Amino acid sequence: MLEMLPYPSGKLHMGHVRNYAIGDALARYMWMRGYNVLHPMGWDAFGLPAENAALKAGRDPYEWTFSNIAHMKSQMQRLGFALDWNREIASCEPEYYRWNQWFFLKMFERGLAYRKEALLNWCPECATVLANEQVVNGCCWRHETTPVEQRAMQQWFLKTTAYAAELLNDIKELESGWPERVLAMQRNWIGRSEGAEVDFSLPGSAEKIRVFTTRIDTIYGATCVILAPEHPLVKELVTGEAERLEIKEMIDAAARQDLGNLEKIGFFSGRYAIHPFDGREVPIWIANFVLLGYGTGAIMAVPAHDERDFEFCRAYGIPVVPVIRPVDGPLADGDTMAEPYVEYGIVENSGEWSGLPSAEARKKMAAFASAHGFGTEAVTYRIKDWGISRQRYWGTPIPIVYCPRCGAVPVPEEDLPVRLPLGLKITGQGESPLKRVPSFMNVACPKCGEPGTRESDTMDTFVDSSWYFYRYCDPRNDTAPFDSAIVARWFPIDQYIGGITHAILHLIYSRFWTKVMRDLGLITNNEPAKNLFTQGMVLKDGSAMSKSKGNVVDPDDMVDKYGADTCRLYTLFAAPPEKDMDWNESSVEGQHRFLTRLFRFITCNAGRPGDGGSRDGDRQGLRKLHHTMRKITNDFDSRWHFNTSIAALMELLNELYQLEARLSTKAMNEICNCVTLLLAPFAPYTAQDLWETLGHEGPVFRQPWPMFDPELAKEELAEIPVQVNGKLRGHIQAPFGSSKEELQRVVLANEKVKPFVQGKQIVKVVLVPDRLVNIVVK
RNA sequence: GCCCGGGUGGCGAAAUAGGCAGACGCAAAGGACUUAAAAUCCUUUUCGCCGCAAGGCGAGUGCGGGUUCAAGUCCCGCCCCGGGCACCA
Repeated sequence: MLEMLPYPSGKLHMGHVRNYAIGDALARYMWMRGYNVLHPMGWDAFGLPAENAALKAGRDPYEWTFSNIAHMKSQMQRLGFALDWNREIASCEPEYYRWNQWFFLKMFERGLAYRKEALLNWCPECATVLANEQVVNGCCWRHETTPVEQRAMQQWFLKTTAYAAELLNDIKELESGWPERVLAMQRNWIGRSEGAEVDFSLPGSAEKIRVFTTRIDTIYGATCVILAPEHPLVKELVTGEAERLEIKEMIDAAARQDLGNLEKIGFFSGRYAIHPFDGREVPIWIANFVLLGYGTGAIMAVPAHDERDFEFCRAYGIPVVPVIRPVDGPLADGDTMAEPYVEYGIVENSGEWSGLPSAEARKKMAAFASAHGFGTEAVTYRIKDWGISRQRYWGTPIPIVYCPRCGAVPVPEEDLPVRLPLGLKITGQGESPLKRVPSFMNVACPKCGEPGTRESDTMDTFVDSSWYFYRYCDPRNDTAPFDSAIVARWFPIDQYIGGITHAILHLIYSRFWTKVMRDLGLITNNEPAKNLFTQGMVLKDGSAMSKSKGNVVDPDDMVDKYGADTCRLYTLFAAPPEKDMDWNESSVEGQHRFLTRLFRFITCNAGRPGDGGSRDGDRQGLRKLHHTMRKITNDFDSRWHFNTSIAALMELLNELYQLEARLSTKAMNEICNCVTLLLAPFAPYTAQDLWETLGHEGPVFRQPWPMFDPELAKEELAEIPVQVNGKLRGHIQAPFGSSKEELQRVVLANEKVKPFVQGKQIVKVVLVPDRLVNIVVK
């Protein structure tokens, strides 16, 4: 049982409470069912807010983080979450992050960690680089109104693209246990696209322009080749100073604006490329809508059959040449067509391929290109390598030393961890804070011993959370990240629970890390978690709770006012766990009322002397009890709709108050015991208290889960609704398994039903055994 | 634009395999207890119509069609809301 570990921001919020209340109910239920449950907790303790606190309040990030951890831990304990604190980890401790560094070195050895200069997203507000995943609508994910800028920097990358195909294919393994929504988002993020790469050669040069296309069948309609402004060849093709400025402006403008509705602009480079199929010379353009980061950073423009190319070419007067016609129609006229024809069809005006259907032409033309050495079938992914460098202090130092002679040298394993120096003054200026710590920076090259300098950037905190759950299995290991044999016993995670917000970032990095660890021979599982559950958000007045909106409900206040059990019960009752829920305080009081009512019932009736019961009352009480046990067990075993489980307990209690005087001592005791056990996963404090009141000892959640007896849960008579022409007209009671003839006789004799049937012809009698009778009359 | 969710009383919701729509809770109204209040308990509460009343009749799950003895649930076509992706060649 694993819930996503929190960032120690200071206080728990209601989203945490909900997440952990769900997980805790399940963990307790599984214990009671006799499973050996590992239910750990830790802290995603590196990150920007610690530095911001240092900046704003002068707090030391280390001290700030650990005082937050202490507070949040006490909150969790107060809420009564049954967590194994012996396995607690905090990612900012060297005992933990040294293994981040160790993994980095392993990836470096295998070429999975590399350094390159790249244009990266720079948030002026954070003064740091952002991962693509952290850019929302062209703005920073933390400063949603701050546009991201482009800067070229030397950055460390992890080669997630090396696992792109596997990350996509293995989604199959997750289909039964992960929400379809999350898988869809991941598929989309990985973005596999099948097509071909084709070279357009440059006259009088060895250079070629390689383009990626999914529609090689349209290649005879290519009327120009377009390069992304950042494309390396642009520097060679464009020599004029004015043009170069224009390109620079294009890049900056693209970075400033929302990419979606950027106007397509471009210009002719003055050069031509040779069409590989028909040898035509086509002009080379440079345009802002071609992305360097996707495919080859260059395209062939086929305006007749692509919407973007059409828009661009029409705007710049580049010819439109249709080469695909609909299966049942003629070829369009390029000069007059108002929109491109983007469907598949029949290839025309394309030399020997004319007459072929698109699908066939795609394969054959790619094979031809391949055979003649100017192209190949190709698969492109949208997912990019993971840039992990952050110009930040409060993160894992990247274990690299730069030596003037040897270059980037990995720190030897035995020298790990590269410790983060403590007691630093944070200024919030752009460069990495570590640069200003000479005792950290200056170090001998591990290879040649000459003076070198350390890498001053730290790792993205998503690194910390990519593998933390493995560490829970063996949290104090100081010779390896964990013992593989111990991990093999527990993994994969049976149930992971967390917010939908992590559907791509954390969950895709974790999957990547798992695959890398598997290839390192550390683990045997292919995926980190068999089952994933994403709980809904906790809202207040229809929007997410946030300090800026001033609508935050503090769990501490709730616990002070109503107690932990009420707080937990409410988060489980207000909505099914996967749905967003709106916080409603008066509804919280309802849960409190229920708990007091239940408490009163049991304390008043526990060990009640005498035997005032009746056979009938006992039977009715036990029937309702077993019915409730069946309902709740069922909810736990299938879809976790604890709102209905709690409603069932309420129903039971309502009925018990009706039956109170008619229950024997024996039945009453059994009922009180079982109700207490049924309550235990949701409201552990109250349940424990009641358990002791009932004269028992020891933890209530170490008791076996009360299993229902199907016979006892059964009603004696079935209450069967009777319809006439599909409209409800009455009810009858009949023994279970009554025959059609019997039922029909009873139904037709029924006073309520008679008037609707009399004088009419019975066409048909529909009978669902024990459930419904419908008489069709004319 | 594409891909996911979702739309049921005044509100949160329930109806798990096509079979009694609105369980359970909140809020509201009335009543009991109380000097009073709180707490607690009881009653009413989808809408419209008929009835002094017990009760009865009709409509009703975003809209329009369809399948079926029977549709909140299945099919077709729309509308609205939320989320994700969005020049991905």
